[in-house]
Amino acid sequence: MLGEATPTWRENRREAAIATILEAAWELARRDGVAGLSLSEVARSVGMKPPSLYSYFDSKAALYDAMFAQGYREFVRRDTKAVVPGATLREALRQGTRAFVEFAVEDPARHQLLFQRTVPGFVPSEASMTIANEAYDQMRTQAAAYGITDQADLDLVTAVNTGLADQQISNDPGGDRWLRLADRAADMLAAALERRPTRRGKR
Amino acid sequence: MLGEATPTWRENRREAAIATILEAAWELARRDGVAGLSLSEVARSVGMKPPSLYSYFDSKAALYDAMFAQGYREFVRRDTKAVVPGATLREALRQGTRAFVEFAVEDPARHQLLFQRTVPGFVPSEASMTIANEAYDQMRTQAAAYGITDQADLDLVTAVNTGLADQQISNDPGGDRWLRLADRAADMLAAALERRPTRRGKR
DNA sequence: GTCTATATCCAGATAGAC
DNA sequence: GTCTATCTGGATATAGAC
Repeated sequence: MLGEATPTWRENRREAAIATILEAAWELARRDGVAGLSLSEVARSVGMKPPSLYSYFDSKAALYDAMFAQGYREFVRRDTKAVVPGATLREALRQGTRAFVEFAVEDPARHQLLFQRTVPGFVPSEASMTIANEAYDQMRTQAAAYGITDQADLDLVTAVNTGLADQQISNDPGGDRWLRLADRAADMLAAALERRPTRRGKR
Repeated sequence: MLGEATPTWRENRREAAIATILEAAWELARRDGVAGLSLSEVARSVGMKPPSLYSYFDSKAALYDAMFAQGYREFVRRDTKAVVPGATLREALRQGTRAFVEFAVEDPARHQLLFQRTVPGFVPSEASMTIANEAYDQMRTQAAAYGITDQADLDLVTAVNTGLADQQISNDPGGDRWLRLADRAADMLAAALERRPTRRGKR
């Protein structure tokens, strides 16, 4: 009874090991680029021999997938708190845009894995895509609270957000050249969205 | 006299071979991802043995660099014709934005190599960066013709353009979900830039 | 779960004959 | 410029002992 509901000591150990491995994988991804990640090096960096990793991840793809899922869980967690309750549309957009760009700047490798399709053979599993979709649904729900329901409106917002993030990471790594445009970009979006008041029926 | 000014037969052959190799490299990059490109496979796909490639490119980095330079030359060529003379700011932004996203959609691998920093070890040479800067200068000159000279204004434009392109490539490859937002995004930019009339002195 | 040993494969790159 | 042969080094992954 007790061993089933609460995690056993052994399960805890295992989770801790997985967390350690993932942390090491992120560190190497940040150093060498996501696409340059090597299973063997991850293993060595946590003091394991490469074959031992296979007790935790069945393949390199599985490791990528775990990183993807972990990244999106963190993103959801963060995004939940990004927009303070009672904010106007303009404020909400400012907060959301800034949060998104900051999340990207904080870990460009993560941004690359989650939001760009750049790792050669990697396709997220269905389970991981469920988490990613959760993140998107969350944003859609937030937008709906402001009467923003058109797909095109949402797409415009995501385009501006990723544009700021990508430019910041690609062309001014470590700086804030695009990050500091976040508020202005958000205001621009707000103006564009307010010009199109709430309409229903047009998906 | 004649052999120096005009390319010799031998030089022409060499240029043709290089062009063939580059074309093969692009094709494989489109298939496997830019980061997944293999020198050996490029060689084999043009009917050469891998070592023979080294008569044309000193290293894998050199091949990437040649692709990068070629891509930017094509971009400059294209961008020159994107905006028709006499266009208003709004029209110019529409044309420029659309051209940029179409260029990206046309060859996502190229977009990735030129505009995202995603290939593990690759850093463009100075010579190639000169070409890339030429592309940027060209855009800046075009913008200046409309009184747009603030760095922040230009950065806002590039952010929106790359945002549309990146989202299109990453989340709707082969479709037009973001491409069709180009005009609206451009109008949004135009409104934002017109709200800030020409000012001098603020870099 | 961890190891050693190994299988398999491929990469980028160089030496040197033709 | 092209080839064969080779160096060197790394990767992912599996088998099987402990």
